[in-house]
Amino acid sequence: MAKHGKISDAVIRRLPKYYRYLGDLLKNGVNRVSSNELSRLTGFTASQIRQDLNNFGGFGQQGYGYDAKNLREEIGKILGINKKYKVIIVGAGNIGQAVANYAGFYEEGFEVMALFDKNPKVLGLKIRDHEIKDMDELPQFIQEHHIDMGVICTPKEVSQEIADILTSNGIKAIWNFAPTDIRVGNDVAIENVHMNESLYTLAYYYKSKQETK
Amino acid sequence: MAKHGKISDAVIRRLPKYYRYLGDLLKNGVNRVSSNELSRLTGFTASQIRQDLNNFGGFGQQGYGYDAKNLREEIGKILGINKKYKVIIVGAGNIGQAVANYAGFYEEGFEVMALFDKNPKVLGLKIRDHEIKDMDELPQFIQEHHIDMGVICTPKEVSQEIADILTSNGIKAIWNFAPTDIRVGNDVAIENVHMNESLYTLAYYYKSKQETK
DNA sequence: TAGATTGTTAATCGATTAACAATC
DNA sequence: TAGATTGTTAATCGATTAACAATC
Repeated sequence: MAKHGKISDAVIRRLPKYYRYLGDLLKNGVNRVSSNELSRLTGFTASQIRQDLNNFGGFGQQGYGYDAKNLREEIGKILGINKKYKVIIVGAGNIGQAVANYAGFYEEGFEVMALFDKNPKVLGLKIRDHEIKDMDELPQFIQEHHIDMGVICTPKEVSQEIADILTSNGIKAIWNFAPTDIRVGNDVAIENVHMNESLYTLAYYYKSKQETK
Repeated sequence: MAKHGKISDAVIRRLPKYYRYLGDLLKNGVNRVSSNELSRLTGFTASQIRQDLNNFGGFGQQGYGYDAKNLREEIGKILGINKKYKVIIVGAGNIGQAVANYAGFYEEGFEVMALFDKNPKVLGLKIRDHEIKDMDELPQFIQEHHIDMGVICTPKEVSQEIADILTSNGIKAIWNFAPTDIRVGNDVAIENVHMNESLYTLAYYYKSKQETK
């Protein structure tokens, strides 16, 4: 496998889409796929797909195409979703509970270990077998259970503060749902989700289409 | 204002970020901002910010910078979030309820009119003053209330089918949280959120950082 | 073998950055 | 006015697409 140097973010963000469509194909009993067929499914050009994949090595075979199962596994390995991750969720409101209940999450090895909140009313409530714990227990829990990833579902006012607690106790990956840009050190992976921005973008395209009628 | 031709998606997706940071500045009593200061906040280059804004007209003043309040309003207009939108949510599970309860949503003029589900157990339950209605009532409700936007929070198996119902009753904007790519006609704006893909991307960067240690 | 389709290089396109004249 | 900072053009950079030789 070609040892990949600096891969652009755009490439990385296309990989999960390949992964998903390959899963769909396998579910439909399709074992073999060409870049052309993947192009039809994903909407990316066949050329781009081959370029993307060849950043990580030659997974295909000339004259044949790609083995769907093998390609999916390889992409899974590249993305790092062939491993188990121990996850905690901070903020057990609507979004926190939605994440905790989301099944697709578990299927790919992301294991929710606990939820945390500071609202006494929800402490002790159970979400999918997980008792909601008090925020005070956060540092100890992270260290004892070797947590890999923290999901921040708190109000934006405290999100950075929570992130600091998570990282100072050794967490190296943060999935942030608060509508802010959380800042972390260079050794920590951060994904700011920003549903707001997604909605505003939708509003823009909606408006554009209305205007061109 | 320069009548904007074809603006790239990348530009559009930066606008909400400007909008948000301008709001923060105003809240802190800052009325004036330079592209340089916006660069510091957003992480984009000052040059890029000026380019982006000048796609839509000259909102600044040489030697001074931008009036934060005015610029924010102009970006709001460009995005189309200066209007009210009537929204329905289809699928009243965790994600649907989270969206319905999300306050930031209301503040910018997106008004949730109703939630729909087909699970008899949740019918009649109230989420933020909205009774959960039966899916059967969907077409009539959309037409009677002139709904602008539909949020799809159903399982992926039925998401496309729901989208078809929405669009055939006149909805022109769909915000999709099911982990699929919903296909719609050219007159409909669609935003596929894909939290899965966001998570996988995070896994990739987490893994990369671990490896370079 | 002939046909198909990848892997990979080269060409193109578009987006970002740099530079600076305009001007407040 | 002098200083600051935009608006805008030109240069650069990177990403996408096209093309085709390699090869299964």
